[in-house]
Amino acid sequence: MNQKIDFLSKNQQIVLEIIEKAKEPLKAYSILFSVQKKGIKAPPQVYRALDRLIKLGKIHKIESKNAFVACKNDNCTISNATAFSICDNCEMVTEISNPKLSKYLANFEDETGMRYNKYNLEFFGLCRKCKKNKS
Amino acid sequence: MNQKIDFLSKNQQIVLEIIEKAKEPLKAYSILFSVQKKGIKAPPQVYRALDRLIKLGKIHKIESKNAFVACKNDNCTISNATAFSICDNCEMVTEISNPKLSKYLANFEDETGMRYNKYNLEFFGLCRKCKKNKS
DNA sequence: TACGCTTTGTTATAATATAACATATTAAAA
DNA sequence: TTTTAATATGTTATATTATAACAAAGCGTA
Repeated sequence: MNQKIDFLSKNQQIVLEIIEKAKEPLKAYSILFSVQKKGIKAPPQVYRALDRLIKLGKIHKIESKNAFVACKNDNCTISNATAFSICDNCEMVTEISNPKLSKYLANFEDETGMRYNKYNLEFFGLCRKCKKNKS
Repeated sequence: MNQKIDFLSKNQQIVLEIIEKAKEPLKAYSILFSVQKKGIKAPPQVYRALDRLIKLGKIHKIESKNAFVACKNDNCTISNATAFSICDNCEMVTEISNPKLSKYLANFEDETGMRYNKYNLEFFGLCRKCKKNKS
C-alpha cells in the first residue's frame, strides 16, 4: 500500500527530478521553462505536479519566496512540519531538521492550550559565507 | 526621534486603518478595492503602503495566504520575529505572542551554530470553534 | 468490455506584485 | 528664502504567480 503513496506519475517525476537537481529553490515558471523540452507545456501541469509532490512530502514550498525545494529529510513523508533557514543576502535555503526544535514546536501550546502538528518556520539571517564577505 | 519612526503618510494611514478594522487577514487587492473611495487608485500605492507598514512592524504578512494583518503586539516595533496560528477550516489567524516561544526561537542554534533573530512561524490546525463543529 | 478514477493536455483568465517614470510634497541645507 | 535632497504620490503598463474549466487519454478492475 505504501507503493501507492510513493507512486509518481510521469509529470510528477519530471518535476521532482529537476527540483532535486537544483541547488537553490526553484520558481514554478522556471521549472516550467526547464521541462518544456520534456513535453510539459502549460502551468497547470507544473502546478499539479508541485501540489502532489508537496502532499507526498517530496518537496516543500518556501512561502516567503514562492519557490520549491526538495525535501532533504529522507523520511519526510509527512510534510506538515517544516523549518528552513534562508540567507537574506544570497537567498540560499537550507532545510533544518532538528529533533529538539520539531519536538518543541509540536509540543508548543498556545494561550488557549492548543497544539499544532502542522507548521512552517522560516528563519532569516546571513549564511556563513555571506557573513564573512560582509565583515 | 521616535516620532520619525512612527510617522505615517496619508496612504499609509488609510491602509493601516482598514487592516486594523478587519477581523481577518486582508488581501492586497481587497484593500485596494476598499480604499478606492479614499482616492487610492492603483496597486503600487497599496503595495508601497503595505511595504512600509511591514517595515514599521505595524502589520505582518501571512505568507501562506498572501494576506495582511495588523500587529496585535502593542510594542511590536520590530517586526522581525512573528508567529501565527491559522485555522485550516475557517482561516482565522491569530498572532501568537509568547515570550517563551520567542526566546526559544531567538536562541535556537542550527547545526552550524547560527542564530536568527528574524523568523516567521505559521502554525496550522483547527481553531476551537471549528474543532467543536466538526466533532 | 465497460465503468470509474486519476492523470494529462489545453485554453483562457484570475490573482498577486513590480517596473518605470512623472509629479508633488516635505524638510532642511545653503 | 531659494535650492536641494529625500520621500511620497500618481499613473500606465506589465511581470509574475496561480487556478478554472473542460476535453481527452490511460489505467485498474469488476
